[in-house]
Amino acid sequence: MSKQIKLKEITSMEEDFGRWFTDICVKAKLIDYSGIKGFFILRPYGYALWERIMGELDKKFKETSHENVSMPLLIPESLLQKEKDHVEGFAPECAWVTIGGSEELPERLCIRPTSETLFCQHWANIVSSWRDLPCLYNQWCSVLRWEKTTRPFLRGREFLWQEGHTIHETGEEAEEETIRMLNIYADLCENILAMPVIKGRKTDKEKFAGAVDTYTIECMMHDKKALQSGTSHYFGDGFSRAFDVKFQDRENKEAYPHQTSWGMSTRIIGGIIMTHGDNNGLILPPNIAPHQLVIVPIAAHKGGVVEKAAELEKRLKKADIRVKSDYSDNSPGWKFSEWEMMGVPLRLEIGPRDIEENACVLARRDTGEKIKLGLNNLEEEVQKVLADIQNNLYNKALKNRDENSFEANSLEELKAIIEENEGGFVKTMWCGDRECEEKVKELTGISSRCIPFEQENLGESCAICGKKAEMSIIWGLAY
RNA sequence: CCGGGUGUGGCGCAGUUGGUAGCGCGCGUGCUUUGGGAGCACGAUGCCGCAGGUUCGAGUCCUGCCACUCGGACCA
Repeated sequence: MSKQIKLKEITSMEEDFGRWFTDICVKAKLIDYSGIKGFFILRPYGYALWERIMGELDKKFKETSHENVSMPLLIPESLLQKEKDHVEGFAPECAWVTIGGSEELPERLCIRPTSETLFCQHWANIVSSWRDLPCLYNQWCSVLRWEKTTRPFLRGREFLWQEGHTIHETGEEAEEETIRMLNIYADLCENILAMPVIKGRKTDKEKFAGAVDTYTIECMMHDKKALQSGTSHYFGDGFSRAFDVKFQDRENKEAYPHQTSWGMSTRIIGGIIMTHGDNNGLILPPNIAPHQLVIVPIAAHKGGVVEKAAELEKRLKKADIRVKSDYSDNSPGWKFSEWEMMGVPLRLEIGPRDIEENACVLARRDTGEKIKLGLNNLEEEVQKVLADIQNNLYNKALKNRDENSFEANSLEELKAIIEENEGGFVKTMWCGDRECEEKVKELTGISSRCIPFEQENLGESCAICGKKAEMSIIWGLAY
């Protein structure tokens, strides 16, 4: 039908991807800047998005028997230092509280960058028997990491997340838990956020400080860079030993529980933006959109329009569609652009002409297509279109990933592909040596994303050193 | 942390050799409009990022700092 106007307020992603991203964050009213570097304000629309993600995850956590708790904000330095790798990993980006009231504190307190240490300390107090296990805990909170470079959603000094922490009788049980939670993240990404994921294990170089194994889901963004969208860690009994968490097992012997932790943060919102957004703004998959459909009344002053709009709103809400009506006195064109910028999947226009025909106009955010629609089966039709948008967004993202996924048999080839394509995923065989990984990083600037669960045999030798290959691995530029 | 860019009404910007802070949009009120960012009229809004310094006088010159932004390094 009519042409889409170009919104000058948003820098095009071809011109400058970074600016395009921050423009959307601001123009879609997701965030505002606070006065302190790296601290962002989540505005109602941004928070609504996070609330929906929380709702989806929290439901799944509870279905799998997890309980929510709340841990302190502050960690005494001595507690943080009990696990060597962990403190080395986090110390460089800790912020410290040194004064309480007007008194200098006897020991400085770290503002939590993550809460493994607090959970361990607590468990040491309350766990004594195998009957106390497993402990399946989660907390929704914010954490603080003093990052040097900050960007909305992708890297804040303070960010909202959930951190799950569990302890189990056996390593097998803990490993199962680690994978179970990774799968919950993957399901959220694929089914709700329409983001295809690659599941895999991090290399020793890339894994979490103090973990035995770190598992990850990796998504590809519009600019062909990878975003680690959720992680799940298996700790073995290392933390338990360091923090003296012990229990008496079924044979009446002293044992150390095996531990996991897993997290997903508001960073995933950055992922949604960079997976689905376009040059007119945000595009939200219907399954996560705070408003799935916005009703824009046309010539609302004319008789019957407001009443009709209200009637349709009521009908659609009854059918469990999340509807927003815009009765503001902005012009229709202004509203169209505004809600497009905000990424609402569907717009319903209703005006005097439609009322005469017992119809309305539906406009899709993903394709720009306008559909004239009779009102009789409105609810069903809207459901159908929403489902189609959800599918379309997933398929588009998958296509982008497939078109930018490659295989390489040598370091030169790997480098050439990444340079020529300006990003993407490249799969190679790998011997498993850290040296090879570091060599790739040094020579090409790219890092390993993961050792995918879905292993492939692309040859017998490591693409970097030529020695015998042990596994396939995926490389890429990362956020 | 290194390098580039930017800070002036809410937003985008202009501001000459230093001499009374301006424009557009938005905002408020009223009327007319309404199917892709509507029109007219009247009106309100400024620690010129912050702190020092030079000067009779600083948005403008000097020093330091802060924030935003892009790229790089670093990063679980």
